[in-house]
Amino acid sequence: MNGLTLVWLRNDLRLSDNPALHSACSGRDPVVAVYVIETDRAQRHAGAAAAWWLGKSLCSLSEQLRRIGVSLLVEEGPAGRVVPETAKRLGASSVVWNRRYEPGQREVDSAVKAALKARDIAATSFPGNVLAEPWTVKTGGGTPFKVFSAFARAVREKEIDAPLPAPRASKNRAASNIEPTPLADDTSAVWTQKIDAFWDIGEAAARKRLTHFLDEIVADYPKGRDIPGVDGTSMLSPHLRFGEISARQIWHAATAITHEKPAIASAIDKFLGEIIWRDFNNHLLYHNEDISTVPMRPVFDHVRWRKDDDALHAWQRGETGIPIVDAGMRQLWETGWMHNRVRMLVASFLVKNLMIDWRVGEEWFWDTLVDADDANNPGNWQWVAGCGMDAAPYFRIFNPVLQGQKFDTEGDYVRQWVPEIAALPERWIHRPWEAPRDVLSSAGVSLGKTYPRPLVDLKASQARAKEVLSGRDNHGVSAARPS
DNA sequence: TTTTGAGTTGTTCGA
DNA sequence: GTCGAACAACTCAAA
Repeated sequence: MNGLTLVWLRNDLRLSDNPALHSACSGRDPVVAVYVIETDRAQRHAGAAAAWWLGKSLCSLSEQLRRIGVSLLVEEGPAGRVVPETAKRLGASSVVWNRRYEPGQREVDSAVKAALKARDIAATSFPGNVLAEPWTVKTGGGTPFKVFSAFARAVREKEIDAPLPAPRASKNRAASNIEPTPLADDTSAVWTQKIDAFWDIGEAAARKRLTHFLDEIVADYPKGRDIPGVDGTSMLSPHLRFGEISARQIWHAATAITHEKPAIASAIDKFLGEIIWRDFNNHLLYHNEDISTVPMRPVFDHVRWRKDDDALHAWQRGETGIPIVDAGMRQLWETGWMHNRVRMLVASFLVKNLMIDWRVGEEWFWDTLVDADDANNPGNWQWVAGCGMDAAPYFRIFNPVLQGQKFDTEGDYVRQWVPEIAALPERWIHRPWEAPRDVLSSAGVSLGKTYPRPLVDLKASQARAKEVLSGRDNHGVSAARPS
């Protein structure tokens, strides 16, 4: 009996620059791919929005794989059991995959490797979707970096692997009698109707977006990326999340443009800095224990976060009465995505103005964002809260009115997502509670009826946060310190 | 070992 | 309107 190579796909739903798939297709054995919907208790399951994306991405991938003679099987269960069983059932002689960096997932992968080897099945892993794997980037002293800028310098000095080509179709690759799992592109659920219209999913769409971004958008990136009412960011995050495109492909495509158009080199460099941030968060994920629940720096141990379900629900629904916060939360709900600057604002508002635990916000984002992943969602929440590595200092508290006026000057973004106040003039669009009565009534706004009054007083809640987060308030360690 | 310069995205206040 | 300082020290990374 001939051997067969099984490719275990995870967050690498693409054909090009897929090291494991490339290796499998370079051999002479037939190739089959498997995606396992992992149900291990210890694993964090994809949130609702991400699960929706995943379903569509798998449909797209299955079709692409079929064209090169590879059947995609979709299984469900604990990977530690399902992968070895599937390999055995198919008579595989070898299983390959691309690495992931979350500590719990690495344990699963090690267990799978051991189980395969115990059955005399070869198991080989390849680099995951990062520019440089976490253990290859170290300080001069051999320790992991803890600040971003030094980490970024080290990554920029490295040679980033060139992307691999997609495997070509080949006659002998298909394994006989192994049909792909039928996948339904189900668009019937009501909640997905809007989000569905918003996205193109899959490898081809990711490549198309990258090209469009590099051709039309990146030149203005340093400024444009901060304006939520403008299409000024790459919007590649969900494609990266599922590996429909690789960080290496982005790196090399962007670097090539730098050579063609030196005038926009610094804009491209700014963008690549964000791609390095993504690597930095994976680096932190690898080196820290469970960053979704454990603060990387224990700076807030003395803080008692507020438990306030009413406030939390208002935040989740986009009914805080702070226009730019509400706009962001509604954009999130309707599209599964939120502009980067607004993410910082809504997160800062939850943690610092409402004094609600960052983990509560992280969970909401996890469930509603199409791009939430194990590294960047918790890493960025910890950054905003101030307990992450190289994080914002406790006194950096965004004022959503000033931020709105600065980055959504004419109020386009607020008007798009909070239509009930769209008729307010520019001057009041970010602070309707201060608008004169006649302005409100002629805009058809009745505070407390058609649009909420602010959930908290910005000035007072900001002062409270400074007090509490600086450790100078009356509860916790500082109060009991002897003189 | 010690020293030194630096550290993603802000706001407010007073001169 | 613009500018620098304060907000808090502390830790990191490299020399």
